[in-house]
Amino acid sequence: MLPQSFYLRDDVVAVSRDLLGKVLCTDIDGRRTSMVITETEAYAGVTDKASHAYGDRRTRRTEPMYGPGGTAYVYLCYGIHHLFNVVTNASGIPHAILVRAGEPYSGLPTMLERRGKPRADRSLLAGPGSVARALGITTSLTGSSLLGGPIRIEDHGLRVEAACISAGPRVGVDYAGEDAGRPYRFRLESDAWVSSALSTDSSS
DNA sequence: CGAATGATATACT
DNA sequence: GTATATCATTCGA
Repeated sequence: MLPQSFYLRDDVVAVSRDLLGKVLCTDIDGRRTSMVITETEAYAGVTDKASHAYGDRRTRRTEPMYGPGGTAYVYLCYGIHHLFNVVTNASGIPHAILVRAGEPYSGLPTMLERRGKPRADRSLLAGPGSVARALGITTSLTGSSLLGGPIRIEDHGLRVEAACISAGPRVGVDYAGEDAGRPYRFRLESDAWVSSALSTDSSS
């Protein structure tokens, strides 16, 4: 599995890019599931207006983000969706990476069962809420370590070419001013298993 | 395109 | 301590 030094780097965007192609494994409910990470989004804490930690807002909720790199930050959004984030950087710096999409790697039947799907389709692991649900990740796992806990990230030797990585600004960050142009989102272009919810802005 | 859904943050008594 | 607005989304019409 990835060493803690992988997460402790101070460039959350670089870590975010490096997470592509890594395998996210969970041992939950006595069953093991895993997927290849195909889409991530960096949240540069204090700098990012979309982050819960923007403006250095430290609360009980965001506490895991202030922990050391290699910590899981899971949070319930819209009352239904569990969003899984990887905390990076040293303690006290609330950087995190949201895993937005993945490709099934192992434990497919379990993932299908959790998602209530008869067979795999693109939507199985497309979107942060779907990813967490398929892997069985819930908010009870927030603050747990990625270095030996029920959630782990491993390097299975999958090589990702830089040319296959699409980096772009996140959607809906017009208000972020100079931060709007920052490539916070990364995904594997050549992969069919990326999130389809890329068109957040519906200005037609 | 619009509703669902519940914990958290913030403000107020 | 109680109340209301907010939300890094998803699914169904």
